[in-house]
Amino acid sequence: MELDLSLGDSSRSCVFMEKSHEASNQFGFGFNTTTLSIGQVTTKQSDQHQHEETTKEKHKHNSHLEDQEAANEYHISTSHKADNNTSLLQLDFLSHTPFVAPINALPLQSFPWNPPPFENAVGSCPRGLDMNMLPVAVAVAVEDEAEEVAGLSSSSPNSTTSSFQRGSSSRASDEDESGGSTRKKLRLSKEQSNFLEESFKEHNILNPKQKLGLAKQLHLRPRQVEVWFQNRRARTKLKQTEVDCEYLKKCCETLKEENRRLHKELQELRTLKTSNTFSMHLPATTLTMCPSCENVSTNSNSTTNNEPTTSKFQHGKPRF
DNA sequence: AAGCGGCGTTACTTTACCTCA
DNA sequence: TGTGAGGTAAAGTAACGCCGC
Repeated sequence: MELDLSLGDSSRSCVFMEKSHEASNQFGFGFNTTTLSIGQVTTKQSDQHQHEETTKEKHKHNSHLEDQEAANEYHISTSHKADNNTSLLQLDFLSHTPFVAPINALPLQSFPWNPPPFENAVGSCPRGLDMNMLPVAVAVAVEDEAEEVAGLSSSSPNSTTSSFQRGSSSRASDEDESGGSTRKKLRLSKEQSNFLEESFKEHNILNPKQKLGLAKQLHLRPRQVEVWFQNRRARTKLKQTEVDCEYLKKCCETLKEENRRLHKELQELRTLKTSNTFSMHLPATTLTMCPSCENVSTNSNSTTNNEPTTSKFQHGKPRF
């Protein structure tokens, strides 16, 4: 298994060959994937809708029409990825979320939880509608109607915000009686989050059709799905950076230790070399030769004790 | 020019922890 | 001493606005 680490551009990823495996085990990363890099996803979206709208706001307010159109075309598939999306990996760094059924095990046309009837949704929200629980077409219709009542222009950049002020999560709306002008952030349900998570594993960038299809299935607005994927990509990138940083730190420590070890080894080799060099320059008089067999031997005392052999001649007593 | 993704930021929610009556 | 309420910091995340491609 190779550990492919990259910071951003996967085309320039560096591969830690031999040590990566043991490193990942040694450092307890515990990845189940074969690569760590987040691929630089190239998306051309050849099948992208040619929207006639000229602004995002117009796009938002026509989203319900696109929802209808996409409903017949969108399918979530586990057998093949989106056409032009290339992804080196699907890493789930947020593994704290419990695993749910694979996406292909879920019904395609209906989200696996029953959205309450419209009346119930209204009834559960004293101050407004739970946008999570409303069918998208109804939600958008209510949104538009409310904006008309409120006198908001359709091109208002706060149109999305205003809808969320009305359509906060049930938990928040139950408690919020103040009706302040600040935006209200809805909380996606566990089921919605899990479903989006599974979709993200399939393709971390959506084309418009996929976006609309997901939005319809989850009873969210396309903009919400889009934002969720943007945030999810950001989280993935952040986690990846943290993991990379941690791994590089470990690598740095390992290399430092290796460097220290090599320095020590080098020092020992130098010492040894100095010692050998010295013995190579021993005076010839320290060598003894057996006259009969002509075997040459050195003086054992001088070699074993590293004692300068010249001292043996200080007494003027050659060994012969 | 429009659309979209990345990025930084804001606003809000949730959770854990602490203090105090 | 145990407990519940209230405050607060930190973490998580939905949403926004800007910019570049």
